[in-house]
Amino acid sequence: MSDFVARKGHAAFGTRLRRLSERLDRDVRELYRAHGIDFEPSWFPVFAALSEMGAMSVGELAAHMRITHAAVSQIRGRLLKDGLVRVRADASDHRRQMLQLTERGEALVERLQPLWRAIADVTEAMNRQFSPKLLAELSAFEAALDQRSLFARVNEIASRPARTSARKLKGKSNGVR
Amino acid sequence: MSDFVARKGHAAFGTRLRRLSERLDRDVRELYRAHGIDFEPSWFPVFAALSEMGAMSVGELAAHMRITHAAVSQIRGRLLKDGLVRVRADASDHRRQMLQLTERGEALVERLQPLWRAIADVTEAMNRQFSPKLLAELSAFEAALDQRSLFARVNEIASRPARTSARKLKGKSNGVR
DNA sequence: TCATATTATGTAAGGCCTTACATATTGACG
DNA sequence: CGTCAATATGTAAGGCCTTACATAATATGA
Repeated sequence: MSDFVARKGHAAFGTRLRRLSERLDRDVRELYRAHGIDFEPSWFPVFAALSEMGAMSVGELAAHMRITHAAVSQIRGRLLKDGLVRVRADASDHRRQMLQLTERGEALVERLQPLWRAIADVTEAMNRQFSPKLLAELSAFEAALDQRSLFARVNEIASRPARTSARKLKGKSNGVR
Repeated sequence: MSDFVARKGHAAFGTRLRRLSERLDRDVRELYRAHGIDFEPSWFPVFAALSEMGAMSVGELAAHMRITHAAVSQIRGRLLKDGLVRVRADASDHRRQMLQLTERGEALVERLQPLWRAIADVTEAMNRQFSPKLLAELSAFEAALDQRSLFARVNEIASRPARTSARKLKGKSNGVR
């Protein structure tokens, strides 16, 4: 059975990226489980950021990770429930709460460290051997989208132009996210 | 605000891929909307396959797309509800139903064709200019994982070996998916 | 200092998948 | 030919995000 998505090439580029990212997430989750560690792949950037950069608000985490505050807020809820992070009131702004790892959270980081290192080492070795430019080109592609979104680029050449307000188009063409 | 995930490099490779795939899906969904077409990004491979290769069962679609039958089954439910595909009994195997595009489904493909072409053209142009090896290296990376999974590779070097049954490890190391 | 815009967050709903489980057929073979 | 493993699918639950909406607190400016 040939790989239809791969055969579609550039037309299914996004589908392709999603498929690989989910495959990696799956194996990483399986690694945590195999090592008896209760941890989800999506928590990694949160733990790494809090561990390396100290206490931070939901919004700051979202900005560092380049995902929405909603996603971070959901992870926060789960980590609070599990007692892995704790909130500290921000005296200067009562809308925010600084998140920081608890003792248990810090201990978990220590336990995860070797596994994270192993995953990074394997990924680096694989990329070096099979796809030496992948990571750099991923950055280049993202940077290009920062300059001009896919939406804007496609609309420029699509036969039937979008019927969207100028305001919306403008935001789409160079939003900073 | 620097990009923490990008800075993490190989350690956050999967997160990086997911982020880009969702960004692309988002813009593509927005393009459909802007062109007044009620269509979801995940339907693309299904429509393309049924349109190019004719009627197919849920399992066959899943195999071609390299995702689980569960995912295809969910898309099927939605497309049936929307009257975009129809089922035809498979006389030789009553467990299966062949899926095929309805008139409306075919008409939708015709309407989508130019947009799909534009998206593919833009993606190809961007890749040519900013990331000429990306697609090929993505294939190479996937092929490497087919030979030996990330799970197996990491377990080989991880300090505390996984406490998993041999049967499971074997499946993980070279499952064909 | 008060009304208003902006900012920080939480949360519901839904898109995109997966795993796990349940059911209905088929197919293999003793 | 009846029993049992294998196969094809549907579906619930849940992980990973997003958009849209609601609320509370802060910043702004007349």
